[in-house]
Amino acid sequence: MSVYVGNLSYEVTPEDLTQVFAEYGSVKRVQIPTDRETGRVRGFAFVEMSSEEEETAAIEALDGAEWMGRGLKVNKAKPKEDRGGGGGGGRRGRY
DNA sequence: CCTGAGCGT
Repeated sequence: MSVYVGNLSYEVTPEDLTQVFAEYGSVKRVQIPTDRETGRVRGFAFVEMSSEEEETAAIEALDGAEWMGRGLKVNKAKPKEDRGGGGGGGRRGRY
């Protein structure tokens, strides 16, 4: 379960996202990936909560809302591909 | 690596 958050400010921190999302549920983790080529943030983040209903509540409450002078974008994130399968404990779905 | 699309080690 993960939530996609876009159109963020480049000055935003995971702590700020946690404080905002904590208003609608228990934030389990906040992830802000950076570009592997430059290392700068792309302006989006991922938020994981304890329950999917909490994520939905946060999405309905924060999507389209103005935050830090930016139009906040919140949606259901696409299932991330398991990249940890490369070394050990990975996709043992061997043919 | 300094910017504006939107989905990640």
